[in-house]
Amino acid sequence: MPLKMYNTLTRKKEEFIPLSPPLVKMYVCGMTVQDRPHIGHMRAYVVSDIVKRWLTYRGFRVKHIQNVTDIDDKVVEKAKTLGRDYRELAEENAAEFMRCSDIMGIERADFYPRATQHIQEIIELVSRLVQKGCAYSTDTGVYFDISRFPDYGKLSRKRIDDLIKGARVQIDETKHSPLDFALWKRAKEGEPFWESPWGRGRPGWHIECSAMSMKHLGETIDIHMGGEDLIFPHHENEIAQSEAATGKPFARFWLHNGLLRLLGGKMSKSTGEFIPALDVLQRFEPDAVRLVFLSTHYRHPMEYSEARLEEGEEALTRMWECIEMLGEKSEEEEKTKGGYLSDDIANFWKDFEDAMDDDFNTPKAIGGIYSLIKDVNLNAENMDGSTARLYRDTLASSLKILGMRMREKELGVFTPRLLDLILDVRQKLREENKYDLADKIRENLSRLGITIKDTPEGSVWKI
RNA sequence: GGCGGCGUAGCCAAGGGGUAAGGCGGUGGUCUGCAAAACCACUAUACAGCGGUUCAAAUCCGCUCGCCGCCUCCA
Repeated sequence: MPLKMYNTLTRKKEEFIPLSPPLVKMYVCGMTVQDRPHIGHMRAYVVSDIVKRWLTYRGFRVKHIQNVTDIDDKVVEKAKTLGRDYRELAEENAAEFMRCSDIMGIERADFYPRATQHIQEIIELVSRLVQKGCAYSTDTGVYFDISRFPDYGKLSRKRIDDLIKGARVQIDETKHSPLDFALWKRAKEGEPFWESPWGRGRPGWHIECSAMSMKHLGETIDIHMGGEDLIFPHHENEIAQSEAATGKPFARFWLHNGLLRLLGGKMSKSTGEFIPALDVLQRFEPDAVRLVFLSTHYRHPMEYSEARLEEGEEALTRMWECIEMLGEKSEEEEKTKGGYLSDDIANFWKDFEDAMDDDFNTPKAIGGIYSLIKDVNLNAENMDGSTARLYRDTLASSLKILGMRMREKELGVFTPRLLDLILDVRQKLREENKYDLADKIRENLSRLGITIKDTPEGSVWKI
């Protein structure tokens, strides 16, 4: 089964073949850092992480560039409101983003270009558009002339007439069409600026992505990703300005993730209704957050729910415990020639790969993992060591492909011998029917992160 | 108003012409001093509603209702 992905440009699932295999050039629309990263951003970047990991699994070599838009209207505005230097604000939020991204186990991009470090490239691109007659300069800035790009609207499937009719944009009198968008904005008093052929100013919102994508990946790339709220106008405008400048396709596959909703509405920086990613990641196991994200198809909208995050933690624990159980079993001596179930594993991989190849169907792939766990538990009794090892490796690598890690056990102040000692004493208490004390010990250890399980074979501790 | 998407059990969620994956919860059970965990079994005659096409529809078509996104900054 070929690898297929849904391309917003064609509104179809298409077989993915990069321009120059095995290289895949992937540009992920990063954050505009006027505010803290919220949990919705994390969903987007977990999605891009999955795409990258799967492509890598399939033998491609992914060159991944993710921008940081550290200068634009919003950054300037926010810095002004806070009375802070915009650079300081931008770097602070960018740093928090990187921190969250690392906590989520999102693989780092090859490079995170910043708009402020590509002013020269941006100016060159704008000049190119002006020279080609696709852009014009006015008192307020330089604008892209959409009438010079007949394909305008091809990504968002919008008709120019409809856009003009429904326009809620305040009209800048100097623009030829209300839909023309800024490539370069003249600086007002007190605003940050760079020198340019059109006077002191700063880049418009969309141009930095075109300039940085072209600089780091070339004029035509394989995959361009982002949230579905970016389809219009951001990505539409990127296409217009890039293709008008180069005459070549800007990106071959456009992938967009569904948004994370809060109370039925969109989570966004503009409404102020958002949950900072760091808060969530400090309260919930990051891999559980990832598991919950991956339990809904990436193109579907998803409701933020703490109940689901809790469920996710439990589900993840169950996966971990199954793998740990298999790990212990695989150490055992081979006493029986228990069922060697390689067919099961082969079928599991086939289903897993088919699901992932079909537009990254992670919910289906995860469903397969749960089924395999059920199978394992059903057959655990009469499984020999090598079979257990096979299942363990299968489960562990499937989780790894999805970007989830194994549980790290931290004993903290305890040592195994100390815990054994405590359990010994507690066992004495139990034998003397001093259950209140024994229960107290169990309860207190639980608060310290040590779980005691009283099984027929005796008590065991777990972290 | 224009364009697009979605509506599957109490909840979450795959599937998307051939007879409903999976998870959570719930119920019953195994185990247990109790508990927790884990495990086992059961848990949708049915896919928003109404029509149509078909031997066959949750899946295709039409209409209706509801929700959401974009059209303004946003992952």
